[in-house]
Amino acid sequence: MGCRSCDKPKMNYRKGLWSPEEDQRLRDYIVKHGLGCWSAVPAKAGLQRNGKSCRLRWINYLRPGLKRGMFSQEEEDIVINLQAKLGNKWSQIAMHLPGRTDNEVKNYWNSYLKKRVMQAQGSIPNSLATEVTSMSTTEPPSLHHHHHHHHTKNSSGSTTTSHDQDANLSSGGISISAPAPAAEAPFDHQQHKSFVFSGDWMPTAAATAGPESYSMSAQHWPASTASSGNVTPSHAGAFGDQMSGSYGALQHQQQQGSAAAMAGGGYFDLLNMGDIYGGFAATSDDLLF
DNA sequence: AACCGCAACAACCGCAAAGGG
DNA sequence: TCCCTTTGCGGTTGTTGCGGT
Repeated sequence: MGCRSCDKPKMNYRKGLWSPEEDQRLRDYIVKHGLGCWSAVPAKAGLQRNGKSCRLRWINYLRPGLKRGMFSQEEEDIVINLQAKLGNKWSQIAMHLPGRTDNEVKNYWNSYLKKRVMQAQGSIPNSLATEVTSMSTTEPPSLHHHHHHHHTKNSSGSTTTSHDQDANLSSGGISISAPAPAAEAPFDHQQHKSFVFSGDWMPTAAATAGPESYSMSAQHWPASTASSGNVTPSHAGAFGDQMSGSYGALQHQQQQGSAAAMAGGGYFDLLNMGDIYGGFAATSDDLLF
C-alpha cells in the first residue's frame, strides 16, 4: 500500500466543488492510466487537489456505472432493511445497491429515510424495521418517486434494470421511465443531477472534448454487466464498493441513440478495466469476459 | 423582487485499517 | 516489529436551489 515514490511536498490543495475541467483531467488520467496510487494522481493529472479528494470524486461521481437520480422503492426498502440489520455500514449497504455509492446511500438516509423511519417508529412504538419496510411497500406505486422529495431537484428516475437478488431482501420490481439522454445536457453541476448518470460523461466528453476525447463501448465492459445491465450482489460483494455499479444506463444510452457517440473504441480496454476496478479480473470466475 | 428556511447533495475531516519498507 | 503512508469509511459541514412568505 505504501507508495513512497509518490511522496511530495505539502501544498495548498484546492477545495470545494469540482469544475468540469478538473473532472475532465481526472477522467482523462484514470482512463489512460487506470487506478493506482491516489496520492500521485493529482500531480500526474495536473490537479491541485489532494489524492483523497480525487478518489472521492471518482468514486462518488465520475466512476462509470453510477446510477443517479432518485432511489426506487426497491432500493429504498433495501436501505431500510439493511440499515436495520447492519447499522450505519454505508459501504456494506451500498454493495447491495448497484450503481449507488456509500455517500449517496448515507445522504439519502440522513436526508430522508431516517426521518421516515423515525416517524414510523413514533407512530408505531414497537415497530421493527421490517414493519417499516412493509409499510413503505404498501404505498401506491404511482406515488413513489414523487413523494420522497419535497423538491423535485432530482427529476430523473434511474433505469433500474438491476435487482438485488438476495433472497433476504425485498424486491419491488418497479420500473421507472428514463429521462432524456444525458448527451443532450451540457455538463453542469446543477444539470448533472437530473439525468441518468452511469458514466454520463462518456458520450458528453466524446461529443465535446475534441481531439483529446475518448469514448467507450459497452463491449469493453464485463459481459455479465454490459449485456444485462446488472451487477449481482455477489459481484458487488466480491468487488466491494468499487464494483457496485450497474451499467444499465450505459446500455440505455446506446439504445437511445447515443451509440454513435459511444462507438469507436478508445483507451478503455480490458486492461484498464482491471486496473480501474482494483484488479478483480484475476480472482473471480464471474468475471471471465 | 427580496428574503428566509428547508431539503438535497457534494465534499471535507478525522479516524482506523491495511500494507510496504 | 515498528513506522509511515495510503486507502476506506462514517460523521459532519458547506453549498446550492427551490418554495413559501
